[in-house]
Amino acid sequence: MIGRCTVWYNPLTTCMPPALLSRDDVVDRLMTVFRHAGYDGTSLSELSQATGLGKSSLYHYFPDGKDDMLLSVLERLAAQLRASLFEPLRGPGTPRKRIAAMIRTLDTFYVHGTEPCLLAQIVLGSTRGRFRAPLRAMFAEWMDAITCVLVDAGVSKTIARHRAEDAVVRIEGALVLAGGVDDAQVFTRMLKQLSAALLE
Amino acid sequence: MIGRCTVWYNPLTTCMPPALLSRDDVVDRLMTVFRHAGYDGTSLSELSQATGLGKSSLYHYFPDGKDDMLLSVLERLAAQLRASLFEPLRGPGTPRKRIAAMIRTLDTFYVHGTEPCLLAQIVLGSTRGRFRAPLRAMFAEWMDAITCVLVDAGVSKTIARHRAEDAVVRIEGALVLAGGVDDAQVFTRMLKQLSAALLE
DNA sequence: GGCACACAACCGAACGATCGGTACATTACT
DNA sequence: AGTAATGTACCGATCGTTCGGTTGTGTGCC
Repeated sequence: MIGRCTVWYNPLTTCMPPALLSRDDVVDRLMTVFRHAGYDGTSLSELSQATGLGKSSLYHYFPDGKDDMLLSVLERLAAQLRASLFEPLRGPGTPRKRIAAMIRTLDTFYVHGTEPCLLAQIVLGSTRGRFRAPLRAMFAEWMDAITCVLVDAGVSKTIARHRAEDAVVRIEGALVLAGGVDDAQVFTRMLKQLSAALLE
Repeated sequence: MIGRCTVWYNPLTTCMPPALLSRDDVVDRLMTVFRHAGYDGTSLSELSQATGLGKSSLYHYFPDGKDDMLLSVLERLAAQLRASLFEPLRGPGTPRKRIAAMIRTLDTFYVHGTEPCLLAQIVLGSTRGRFRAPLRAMFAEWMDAITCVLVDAGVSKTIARHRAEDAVVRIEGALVLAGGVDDAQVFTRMLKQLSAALLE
């Protein structure tokens, strides 16, 4: 457990009532900061404030510093996506229902298009090279899962792969444009037509 | 004119043969840096090196500092897009040819999907709020131009607007995904089917 | 033409602040 | 007692910014 359960816990930096933070909780908080500001726009002070942990504590759990923190965040994101998005896409249920589930998950994950995508955040930014591998893996796994559900729906593998790519393209693009014109409905509109676009 | 035409011009920092740099040239160089690293990932030292101007000289032309520089870059980008993308979309020629021209322009502008989009770069990043207005305007103008050409092609205004939004979504998304999986063909594939998707 | 002056263009050096990161002693828990 | 967790104090580097000054060019006056 990270964080001591005492009333005077970290009185200077914490912005929350005393609580026990699991490592995953800490990584989640790091994730929200990175998600909004990217790697370059995030400072250790902000990460310290967001987690309620001092800098030395952060370095205790992430010995390799900021890179280590973002890498842990990406690992956790991969696990989250796998559990809530990729596996349900392959899992039981009719293809139509599985796709509907993905769309619901995306809607909550990106809070109806108001929250940015961490993946896109890292793809851009000056550190892309250092995190290329996990990014690539996540995008690939995502497209593979969509391909799978489309094949189950009777779509040929080639076309399925093509449509999966187009789906991810639209999701990422809609998030960018929604942020650019300050209109989250760009995202929700896209989600609404996504199922039809995939299954034709 | 910026830059004196002498052999010993800026011998320490310049990375180019002596030349006269117009203000637009300087802004162009700033643009390429911002485009690749975003606002947060770009330092004044890099901007200084990229332009061949000392840091203090940059403040001579952009008195309000880094924000001023990015704002000038966005203004220039708006002018460039207007001249090479938006106006041709409205201008003479059949709708089909105008769309083909846009696709060619996009292909060169993003160098077949290998170069990132400055707009997306600013939409993400911690400074989005400060540059919201010009971003919004550029995206809106872009979608308006596409809407215009589709209306000229006989598409109803409502559907045209919808398809224009979808086109920008795909372009931005394809750039993100192309960077994410390190495969520029994601972008070129999308470009290839864009004309058909717009005109159906 | 020669000269003084204003001003744009540009520079090196330095500013205070903050960056990411470290050393080490202390505290808390087992 | 021993180890994990944390706070304090610091490091050198770099951040964005400002300062003071130099160089070159054009302008008006004699």
